[in-house]
Amino acid sequence: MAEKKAFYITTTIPYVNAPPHIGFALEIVQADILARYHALLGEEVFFNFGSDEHGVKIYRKALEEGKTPQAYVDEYAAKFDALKGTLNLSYNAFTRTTDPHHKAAAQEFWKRCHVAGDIYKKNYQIKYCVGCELEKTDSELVDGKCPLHPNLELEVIDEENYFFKLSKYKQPLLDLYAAYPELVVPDFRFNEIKKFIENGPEDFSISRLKEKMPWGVPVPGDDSQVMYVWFDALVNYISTLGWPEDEKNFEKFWGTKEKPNGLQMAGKDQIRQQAAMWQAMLMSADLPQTKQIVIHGFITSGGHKMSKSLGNVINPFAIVEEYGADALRYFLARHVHPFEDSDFTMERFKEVYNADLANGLGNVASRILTLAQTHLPEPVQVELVPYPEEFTEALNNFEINQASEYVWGRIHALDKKITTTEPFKLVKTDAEAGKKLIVELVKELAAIDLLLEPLVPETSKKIIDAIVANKKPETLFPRKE
RNA sequence: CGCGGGGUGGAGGAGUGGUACCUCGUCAGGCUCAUAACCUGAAGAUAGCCGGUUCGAUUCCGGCCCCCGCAACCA
Repeated sequence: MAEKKAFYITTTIPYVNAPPHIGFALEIVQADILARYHALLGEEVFFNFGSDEHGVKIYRKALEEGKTPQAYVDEYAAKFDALKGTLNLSYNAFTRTTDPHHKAAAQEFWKRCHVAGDIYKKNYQIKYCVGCELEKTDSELVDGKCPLHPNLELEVIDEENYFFKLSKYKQPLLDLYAAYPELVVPDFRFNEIKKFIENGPEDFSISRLKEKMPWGVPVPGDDSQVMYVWFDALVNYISTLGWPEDEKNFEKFWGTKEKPNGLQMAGKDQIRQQAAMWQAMLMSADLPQTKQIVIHGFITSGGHKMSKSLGNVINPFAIVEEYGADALRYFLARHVHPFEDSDFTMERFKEVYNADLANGLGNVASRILTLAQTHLPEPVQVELVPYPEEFTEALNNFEINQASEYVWGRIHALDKKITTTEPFKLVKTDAEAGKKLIVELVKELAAIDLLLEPLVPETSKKIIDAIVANKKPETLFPRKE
């Protein structure tokens, strides 16, 4: 028997200094839909999620709240892992960067980059605004001062840090981009990173002085430094597979140099880290590249980026509480563009919920199963039908909205079929023909249900259970006024 | 000339080198199996503006105007 095809997918791992918001939900739901889809195709799926738990911001926040950093990240990691239940996710690994195995993997990764000659120490100057208690880059400054505290002089702090030779990888990265024209999806994001690299990337700092900021993975061979959070966090994509010890699992899912197999989902603010830094790091450590990086857009609310100060932050937990996980999953799948920014308002959400879920899917299931329960003596034998090309093609291109649109097109067609063929009349005049027609309708509902499974797994299960029991289900999506 | 995204009927959104699609809303019919639901039809868009390529542009190219990200929280 041929071995199952291995499918690896990972999201970026969220930084745990704030509760999960709708943006995380988007990325993880997209990933979950793809993971479930590939599992249904019969592939062996490894789906990674996790939490990024080191760094100065977390360190300070923990101290502010009077907690140890570990207690602080434990609390937040649990909140993110709770998304699994809330959104009905199928990930099989939750990688915490404070996990001992992950830390050891990050250190091994560091050593390999070091052996490759890509890590060096140099003096690093940072400008520090005491008013903000933050480092400031030149691009943030206005007239050489912090725009928020123009009356304060910036402090210049000299620190010796380790650097990664990203500059060395300019040509190798450009070669990589040329060799793998589908490395980054969509194209316009790929162009963005190509241009960035063509302009000559600079080496970046990958460590911090421990004395100043102890909350990080210790740098191998130097007690005075800890890794900069980015370096350690990126390694999670492979530490989750048991790298470096479990070579077999690693190769199976992350692939080989000849045939990379890792699929990464990331937001548009992550292009540099994922498509440049991480790829260069993999080259340096002599490991296979990522096969593909899918960059999604942001969710805006009322036309603006969500922010606490604007008060337009959408809380995914509250939505699930009121409408259920599938309702949110559906919205994110169908009404959020897979690559571009999309707007999310509660008004819009409710409108879509009523139109597509209550009046659409929920109602049509109700219509058909009522007919079946009333007129058919026994459950319809449903058969598995292969996924139609229109659906698979969309999902293979990560166009989850198109795939969903296709499914809802079938739902509308089914409503139409009931109205035009009038089975409810036919059973009265010709019982046999009427029953035959109802069986047909149930079969089409079952076929649609199969397509619904990756998108709205809970609803899909309710419908198939109802078909098997030949019983009208409880109201799937009650109308909301 | 810092980088990138966008401007599609009243509203919100897809899509595309060749009759412009969907949802909501409006108007008029139909149906009764269904979650005051569903089906049909109608009104409503000179596709931001101006040029170019083309037999043909909403779609490709150039210019202009406007909106939104690119500091923090943060995908």
